[in-house]
Amino acid sequence: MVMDFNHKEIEAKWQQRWKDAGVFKAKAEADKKKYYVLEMFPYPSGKLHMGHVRNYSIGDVVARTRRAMGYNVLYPMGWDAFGLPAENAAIKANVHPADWTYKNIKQMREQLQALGYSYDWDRELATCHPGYFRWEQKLFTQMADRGLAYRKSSFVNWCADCATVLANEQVEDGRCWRCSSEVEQKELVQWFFKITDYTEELLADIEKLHGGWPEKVLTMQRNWIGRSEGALVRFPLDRPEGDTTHIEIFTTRPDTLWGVTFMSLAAEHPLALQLAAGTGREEEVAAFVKKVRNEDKINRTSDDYEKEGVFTGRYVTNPVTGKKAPVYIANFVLMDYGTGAVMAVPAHDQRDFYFAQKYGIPMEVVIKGESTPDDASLLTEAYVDAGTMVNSGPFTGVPNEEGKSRVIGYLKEMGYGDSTINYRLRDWGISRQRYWGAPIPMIHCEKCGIVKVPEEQLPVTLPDDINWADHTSGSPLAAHPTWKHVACPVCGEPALRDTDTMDTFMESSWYFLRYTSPRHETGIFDKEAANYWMGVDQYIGGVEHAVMHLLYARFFTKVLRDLGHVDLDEPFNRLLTQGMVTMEAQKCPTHGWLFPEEVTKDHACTQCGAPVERGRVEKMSKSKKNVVDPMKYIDTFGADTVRFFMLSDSPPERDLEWSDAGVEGTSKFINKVWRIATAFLEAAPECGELGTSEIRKVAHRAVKKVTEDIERFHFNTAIAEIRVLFNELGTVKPASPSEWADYREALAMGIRLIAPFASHMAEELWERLGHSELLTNFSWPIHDEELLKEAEFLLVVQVNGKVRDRINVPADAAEDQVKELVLASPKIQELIAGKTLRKFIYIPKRLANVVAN
RNA sequence: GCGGUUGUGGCGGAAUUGGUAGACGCGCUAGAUUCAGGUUCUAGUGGGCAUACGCCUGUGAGGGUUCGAGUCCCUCCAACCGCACCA
Repeated sequence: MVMDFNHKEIEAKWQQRWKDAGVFKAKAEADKKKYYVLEMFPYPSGKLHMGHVRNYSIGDVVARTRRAMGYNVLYPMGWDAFGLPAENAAIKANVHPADWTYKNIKQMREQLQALGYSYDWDRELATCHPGYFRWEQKLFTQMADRGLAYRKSSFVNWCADCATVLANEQVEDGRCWRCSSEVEQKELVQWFFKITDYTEELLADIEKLHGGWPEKVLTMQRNWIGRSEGALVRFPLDRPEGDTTHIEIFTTRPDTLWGVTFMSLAAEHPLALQLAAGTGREEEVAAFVKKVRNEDKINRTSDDYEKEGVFTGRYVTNPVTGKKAPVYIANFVLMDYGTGAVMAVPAHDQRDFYFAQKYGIPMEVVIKGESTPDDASLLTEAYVDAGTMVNSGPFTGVPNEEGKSRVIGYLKEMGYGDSTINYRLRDWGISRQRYWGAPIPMIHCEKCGIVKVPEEQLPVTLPDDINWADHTSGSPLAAHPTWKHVACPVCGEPALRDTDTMDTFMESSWYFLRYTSPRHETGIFDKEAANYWMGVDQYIGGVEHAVMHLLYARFFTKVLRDLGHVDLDEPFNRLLTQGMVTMEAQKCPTHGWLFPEEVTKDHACTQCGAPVERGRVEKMSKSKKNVVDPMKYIDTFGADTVRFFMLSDSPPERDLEWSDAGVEGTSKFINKVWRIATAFLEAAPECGELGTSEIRKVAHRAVKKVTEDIERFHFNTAIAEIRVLFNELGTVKPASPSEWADYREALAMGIRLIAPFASHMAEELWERLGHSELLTNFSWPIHDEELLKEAEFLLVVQVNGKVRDRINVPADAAEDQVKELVLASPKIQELIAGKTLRKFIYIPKRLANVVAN
């Protein structure tokens, strides 16, 4: 009797068997070609969502297929376990962040295991474990030794009530997300990583990633680094400020130097307050500077931010013209780009144009396009395009593009300035006034200064006894009564630990290397293992990490290389950014956004019966309630069905719309495969010698197509081909022992092809087909090209480019013979009757086009 | 504003190099099975015209190259994503 596929029993059975057999354990074997598949590891929120399921289902297909193709596969999983949610849970529910995190890890591990992914669980790691962050602390000290980690003062979002730094995304409308008090910009001394030492290499090596990474991500990285070539120009001050005699500016438009009519400084510029001293404008300038500095970044970068400024009462001299230009403080000038000072050319820069209009500053045209007026007062906007330099001393008449480099040469010669390259990329501030992170392994001693924690004292672990009820005293580590007090490792006198923890982006910047030797005890990771397994052959994750995580991981890889830990320039050879899982959001006029289960089949609200408004199809999110719980579907339909569906509807890099109908359809197909296979086993037909019946050809074609499609990540078309094969297996009626042998081969091939997608069912059917060895250990099927050769092929015949006929042609027919057959076709004869044959185009095995008029 | 991606049936999508547009699936229609619903099976399903063999038309819009264009080139439109006072 043919039974429906019992997913619960069969999935549990094979998960246990795989575990017992240890089939997914990775071992470095020099004689085998390695393949490292990695998904971006999750934050252990405690609950798997559909985005995870999609991400890992893609990776598992890659891992299983590569294993079957004979590669030595490393496919690990772990937890990005430090971070704010654990600390928030601690404050809210008075649970220790570690307890909360480990409980979540346990839950999520169980969920992942229920999905049957082929991870090597022996390599699992959690970044909050001292065995992990110990090496991160060691690395930090090594970076500090090399000057790659240093302290400097910078402006940060600061909440005075909570006494802590806030990330930009934790500032809402200029207020603290937690206590709603106003956020200030505060200057604070923090640890930084000198990522800017690697700017050029990070930029140049992007070229190595073409083809392997999505262009979009490479562009984002390039833009983030933001290289721009230009000039530094020194403008003499009207009178010196201490040792400062000049103000230095950065410009990409040295060709407009003759059109400078004023200068703008950032409010944070070191000279901003000093300049006004003694000019009678001190108060106005001080008030403006204070106002700008206290504005939060979100406000400052909003669209309608009004350009404002204040005159300092001081002047600089334009070195090339000798003209005086007033110095302003302007709110749109950024201290962290260039030198924080800008030469203003209102005729050729839109911002300067607005500013000059507002404050009645003169303008001067120095670049002329075809219809640029001579008189700047006739301009309605800045002219920013190419043109000819005018009123520019020795450069008048020079095309401005050529002028850029010639002016720089002139500046050098005269000693006014130099060429330079400026970057947008800033050093990476990593200090966090948080508890749930890796402590910065540094000690502040009054006598010895800043001293690193000696290696034998690592790891510096977190104290457990934190008073979570009191979160107003700021950093939990700073507030802890004893933890920070320690003897200076150099002089032995009382000293203080650094009470900041490291940015959690650090853990994800090297975890892929630790996976290669996750329990290594004598160093950050085993160099030999890292050299064997790295780089990651296929990395898979969300595009939201396109800049930060991937840039930091690339940076760390280069640092680790330079510290001698690994021989590697780039960590990820290939990157796939998978699309989001989306779903229609639904809203009730009175009850707001509704979960899918709060909506009836007729699109009415279950609470009030009102018709729901259909929202956009967008990323599943708790706020829009357009979410479904993967575990619910796994319980109902099984892991095979959910995973199969995740891959069957859309190519992986595109968004996938979740659909209950789609999952049900997939479930029907899984059951169909089960029925076809069990019906065959039930019938137990006599199988003779293999023949050449049609079903064999279909199967071998499927093997070819599925193999190619998986290789290019077109899982949806691979699945379509698998369906074609099983549709055929469901209809053919073998009539002889030879045909049954063909059928049996085709069925076995189908099971092997479906194994990466519906792994549990495939194993079960494989066993029932009489194999004692695990399907997981079998190699990938290979098609026989001979079988795909046909005696005849169907030739499409066009007349003047339009399809008019299809005729059968012997496979070995030469062009002349084909032409004869085509012209002999009654249909074609009729269509070209009375016309002259102009041309005969033949694309072998595909198409013939008769051109006649 | 700058940069990128994507536009193909009612819907998700296919078409690897310029060569039969719509594979595969969802949905829908009809029929078979079933007491009924579901399941399963069979057939059909871009639009228009035609009783029919067929014919015309069709890949966001418009132009071009070519024997032949979803695919290449030019112009435009729309949606989405990223960055954005970067001097």
